[in-house]
Amino acid sequence: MKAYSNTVTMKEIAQKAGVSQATVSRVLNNHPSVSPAKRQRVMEWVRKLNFEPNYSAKTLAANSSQLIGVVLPDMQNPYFTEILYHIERIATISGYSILVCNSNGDMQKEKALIRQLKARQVDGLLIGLANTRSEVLESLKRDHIKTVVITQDYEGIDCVAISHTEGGTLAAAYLLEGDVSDFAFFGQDSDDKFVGFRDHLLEQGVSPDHIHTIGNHEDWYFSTMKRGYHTLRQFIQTNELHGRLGVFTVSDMYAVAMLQACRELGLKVPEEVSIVGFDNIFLCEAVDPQLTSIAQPVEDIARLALDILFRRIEEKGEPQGHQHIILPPQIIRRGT
Amino acid sequence: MKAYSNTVTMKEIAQKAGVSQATVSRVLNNHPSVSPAKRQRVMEWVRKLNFEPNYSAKTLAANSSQLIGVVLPDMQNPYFTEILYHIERIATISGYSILVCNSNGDMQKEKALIRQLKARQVDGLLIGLANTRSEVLESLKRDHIKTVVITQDYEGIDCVAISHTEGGTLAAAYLLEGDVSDFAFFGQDSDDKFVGFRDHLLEQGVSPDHIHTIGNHEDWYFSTMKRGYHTLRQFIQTNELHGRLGVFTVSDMYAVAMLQACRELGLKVPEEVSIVGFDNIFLCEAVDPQLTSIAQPVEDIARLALDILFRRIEEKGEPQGHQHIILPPQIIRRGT
DNA sequence: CTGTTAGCGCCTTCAT
DNA sequence: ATGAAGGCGCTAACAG
Repeated sequence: MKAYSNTVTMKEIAQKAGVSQATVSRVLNNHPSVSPAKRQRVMEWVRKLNFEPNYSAKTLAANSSQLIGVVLPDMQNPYFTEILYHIERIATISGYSILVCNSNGDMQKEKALIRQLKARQVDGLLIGLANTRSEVLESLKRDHIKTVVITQDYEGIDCVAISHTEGGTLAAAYLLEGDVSDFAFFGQDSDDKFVGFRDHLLEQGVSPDHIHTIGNHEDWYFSTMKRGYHTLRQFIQTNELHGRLGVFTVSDMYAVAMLQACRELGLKVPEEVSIVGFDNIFLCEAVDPQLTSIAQPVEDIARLALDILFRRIEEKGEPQGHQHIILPPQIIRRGT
Repeated sequence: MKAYSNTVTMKEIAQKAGVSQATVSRVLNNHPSVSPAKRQRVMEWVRKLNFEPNYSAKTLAANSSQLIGVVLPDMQNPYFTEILYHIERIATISGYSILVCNSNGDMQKEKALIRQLKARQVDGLLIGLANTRSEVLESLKRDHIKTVVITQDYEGIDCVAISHTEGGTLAAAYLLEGDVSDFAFFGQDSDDKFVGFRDHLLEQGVSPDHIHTIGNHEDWYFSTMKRGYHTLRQFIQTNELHGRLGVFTVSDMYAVAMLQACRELGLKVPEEVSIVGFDNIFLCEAVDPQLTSIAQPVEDIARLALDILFRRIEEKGEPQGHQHIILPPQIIRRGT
């Protein structure tokens, strides 16, 4: 059931060049111990026949695939596609290809994907975990898959992420500067962003009564911007506000939704409502007024995560200790 | 040099279950001719040992990888990541994984990626070609790689795309409705969008002097929004305009750049400048005023392209004829 | 229904 | 420096 295709193999090259297959292999893998003459002869035929080594065979024989699995929790959020852009770029430069999967924030799917990826013999995994404290981590360790988690900090596994708590603190401080009297966090209250946000406000003497949570759903994560409008309207209608409202959202996608909601509700931004997003995706600069946001250094995250992963891959045996790189977030002040 | 990992093989399962390896293979591939008893026994051990078949070996032996290569020309443009989202989703459902690459619009890179992907034994390729009439098509055919091109229509290869010419016509018609006197296309004048745009304007009696081209660079494609501002400013400063200006851009990314440029230049949209984008990415709804755009049915494109590709993969031998699916674009009227 | 056998294309000792 | 040979894990005839 062989597909029709001009599959040139090392064997053929070997015959044409009048050497053994082993020599061809050596040439292709830049082994030093090959005479220049033969090397030349082999390379000629490689070019002539347009030979390309079969990765499956290579993977099988060498037990290394030069493949990185990438699992993202939300491919509809530009934040993750921005990070994906960098991952692809860096991986390609380093001679790896990437298998991309979307877990859609579903933990079952996440686990299935990881097994799948393992079966595909990936050398390593880059994963943006969906839930905090995902049980996925267990299977990851059980299966001895070299993995770096991006986006979040977890015990017992290599991670590269920003401090979400600090991000929350930055947002709180920003809103406080702007003389905001009521504070709302759009997202889950279990989120570290909220912890940092709330704690800082509390520390600065804000009454707990003035700190609210909106859009606190299990599936808050996903980019249904429409929901922003309804959520905000409902919030405003049911809460007694004391002055300027400050909204901090888990993601820029929701911040933009808030912006639209304000427009529709006739609320002036930033005069009546101040908004701080998270991730600092390109969208922030495209809207009017431009969105203030907590920036994640996506390029650094991608680079550092891959650096660690590549090192793990080269390293033999079980990994020694874990790396936890927690980058500082940065607030980008714009018009909201 | 075997990496430390609990690699369970079919051989082990066979031993434990007291059957031959072939039987294990049959069970795993749902071959009908296996006694229920043995099947049961095998599956038990598969579960118990957490067995996962090795795809490299499978690929090598069966000459089928269940892998689709995806080559995108610009992973920074949301249009392509939106399409990627659907490709990933549909491919996964169908039991395929995707290898994602960014050609960055570079034809040399494009060719290299395709070779790479072929070496990786992909069953098929989905590719958004960078240049019109890319010589890439030649190597594609020479190498007998099953390929579907998205985004553009080419001779001699399966394609799924919208009619860019028609898109240009729609844009022209829209601007004409709005009593625009000067027309500018932001992009390359070799683009079919421009052809449709210009021809329709000409047909409707617009003087060629009133049809302009801006941002006509070889690398216009790439999302450097900054450039929009300078380009527009320069255009406005150097051209005598007769009334309302209508701008049609090759991509929404540039349309948004135009929007920003207008803001900075104090030009009112849509009163003084009317803008029509292309692709209808989510961004169009996020900006204010919301952007009028020519919509591409990304989900349909992804689905149809994969449908064709899967059919080609199942089909033996050389492909018979080519499918050219040209979908109609649609104008989404919004505030510009 | 089931086991045996022969590869798939490449890497890697082991001799020479 | 080079070739022969065994094996990576799985599939797919071929016998029975």
